[in-house]
Amino acid sequence: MSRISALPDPASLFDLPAPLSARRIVVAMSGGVDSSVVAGIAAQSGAEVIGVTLQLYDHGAATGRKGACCAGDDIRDARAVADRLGIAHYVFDHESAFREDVVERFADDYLSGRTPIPCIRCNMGPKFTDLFAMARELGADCLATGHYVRRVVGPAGPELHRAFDPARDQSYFLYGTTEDQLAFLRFPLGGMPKPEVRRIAGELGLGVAAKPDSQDICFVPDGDYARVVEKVRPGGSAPGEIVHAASGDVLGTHRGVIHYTVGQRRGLEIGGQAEPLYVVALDAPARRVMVGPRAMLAVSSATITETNRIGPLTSGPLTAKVRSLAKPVPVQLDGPFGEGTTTTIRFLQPEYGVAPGQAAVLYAGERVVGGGWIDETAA
RNA sequence: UGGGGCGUCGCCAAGUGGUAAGGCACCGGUUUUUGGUACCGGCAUUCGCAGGUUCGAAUCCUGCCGCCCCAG
Repeated sequence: MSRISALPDPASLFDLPAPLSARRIVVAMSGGVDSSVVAGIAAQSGAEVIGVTLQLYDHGAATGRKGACCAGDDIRDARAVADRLGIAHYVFDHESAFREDVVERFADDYLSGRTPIPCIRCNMGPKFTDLFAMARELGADCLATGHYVRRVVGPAGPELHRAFDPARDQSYFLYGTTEDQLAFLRFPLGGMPKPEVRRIAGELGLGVAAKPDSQDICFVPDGDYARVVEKVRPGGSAPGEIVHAASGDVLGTHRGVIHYTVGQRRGLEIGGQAEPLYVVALDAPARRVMVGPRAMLAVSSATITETNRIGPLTSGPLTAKVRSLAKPVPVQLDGPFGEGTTTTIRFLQPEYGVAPGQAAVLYAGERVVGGGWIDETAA
């Protein structure tokens, strides 16, 4: 195997005390390009490397799918990479835990009129909590993953920062990382642009070099998430009325609240309007989808629960991201923050399309200060 | 079966003789490790039907069909 060219010093990438030859690195391998490259870099660092892969869901459903991870072909891909790199590799069956912690919760959230974000649950549970414990048991000095996020050691300890490549930044999905976890975690790709990662994969001769990025929800086979909800909780959703939130007029019939999310415009199939109508609220008990013009989506504050804080709160300005693709917007914090407390964030400018069930992630500049689940919003 | 009104894309709707606006919805694409959003593009050879007038009609005329309102 050839040496990787033009690569930063592995010792700094993994931030471990010298000599690396005395260290043991566990790499979380999903079967994708990113974590494979992490394994490759680790393998050349001189440290002992153990690859660990979680099997999260059913083989059959995942075989042959593009953009999946952690099942079926991906397990084989991870194994092939480990073989090529000459590192140990373990696969742990995590299907039942994943089903309970992530999939069932996902379905229940939709049924209650919320819009879940399973990738964060997965990171908080199987990916970090469970893998974390395994890595400890394996006597590792750190757990390395392929996430695009930076770990920066500051005066008060390790901090979580956005990725160097803003287009790849995954910090939104990792706000739930605890300080204990962060002390042990390493993210060697956080400072690299994606093309560089693929280049390295190619140099290492990894078969996954050109594998498509994972996207969408990994356990939803074809983008039809509602079908998964139906499968997990049969008969849980029923049709109901689409009601105009301002006038109270019944405008039509919907297919079940699980098909809608606050801020959604398409799929309502309500024509004859002067302006687009958006879902402004979901009333699951009454099975009603409330709609209104875009102005009704404006939100001035949100209550967020189960907050996690990473590092100290700063006195400087804070921004919050309320969707993975949203730009962080200026906010003020009103209440305690961290240790699972509930707090309120106030938007300095109205924010649109804030959906209960999504995460609000707080930033101080590039640093992730923490976040929580959006529970309620106020106009 | 007296009077009045209306019938233009799935919905709303402009257009009253010169060769079918626009909005909503829908579809496609772009963006994107959640759902969505946003942006870009597509979307009536045809105007309830049948005749007629005209160089030319969704626009004028006649008949028919359908719907709505008022009604003695």
